Amino acid sequence: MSPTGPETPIRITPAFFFLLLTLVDSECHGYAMAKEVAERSGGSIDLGPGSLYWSLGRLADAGLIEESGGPAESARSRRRYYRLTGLGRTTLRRETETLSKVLSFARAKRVL
Amino acid sequence: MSPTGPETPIRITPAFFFLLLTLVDSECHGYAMAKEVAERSGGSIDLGPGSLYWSLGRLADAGLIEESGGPAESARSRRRYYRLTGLGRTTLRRETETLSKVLSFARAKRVL
DNA sequence: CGTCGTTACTACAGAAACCGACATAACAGT
DNA sequence: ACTGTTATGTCGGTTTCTGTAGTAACGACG
Repeated sequence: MSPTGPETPIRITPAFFFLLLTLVDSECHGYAMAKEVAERSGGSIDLGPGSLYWSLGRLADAGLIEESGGPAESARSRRRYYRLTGLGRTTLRRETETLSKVLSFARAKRVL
Repeated sequence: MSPTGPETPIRITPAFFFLLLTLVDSECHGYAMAKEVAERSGGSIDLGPGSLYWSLGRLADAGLIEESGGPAESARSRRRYYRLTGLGRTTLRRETETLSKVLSFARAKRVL
């Protein structure tokens, strides 16, 4: 039925990767994540609403993030907070290792 | 000042990135590139003919790679060799730098 | 209170990226 | 000549991603 396993159900693109990273040490809502991603990537990843919320939905579908109640500030706020799941954390760590390998390969080829 | 081409900017996907990477220190033909990409990415990027030649076409359109005569071994070979252009090299370097930023961001967050 | 500016999310149409299946062609071994 | 492997081309469809436009809550001001 379901091919259970450690394989990633989605391909981790830079955008996904950055989004996951913003959630490592604090839960956050979409808009703020997009801002941090843009800042952190030096503007090279600039997510519009379409990409942003589609990505979040996809990550949630894949079980890498989940909605959290958030700091319950004002009850009627439109904000939706997300946090990393265990799977998300594991995936992120594995992806980071892969990335690290790719990067050292690139360095070996003297790209930088 | 673009006498040599109205190169359309292109978004560097993982597949594109790996393809460019295979051309850094040696020109290569499509089929061999696909094999190296598959190996290099741990199988997560497995390009069939459709994706492969579409990608190469797209990279060539964008002026990041160009056809080269190749090792001119057998004249009748069907192989088509590609090499990086200056723009391609620059782009690859920039992408790698972004990747590097991502990684240091990850390290700062203590993912590893 | 009303309207303005900012924050924050939703919905959707369309483009870009990707893939599988099939077709073709050179070539090497038998 | 036949067969298998290498290598590329093309076509049709699906999935993935993006921009645009719109909605909704909120704070500040007069």
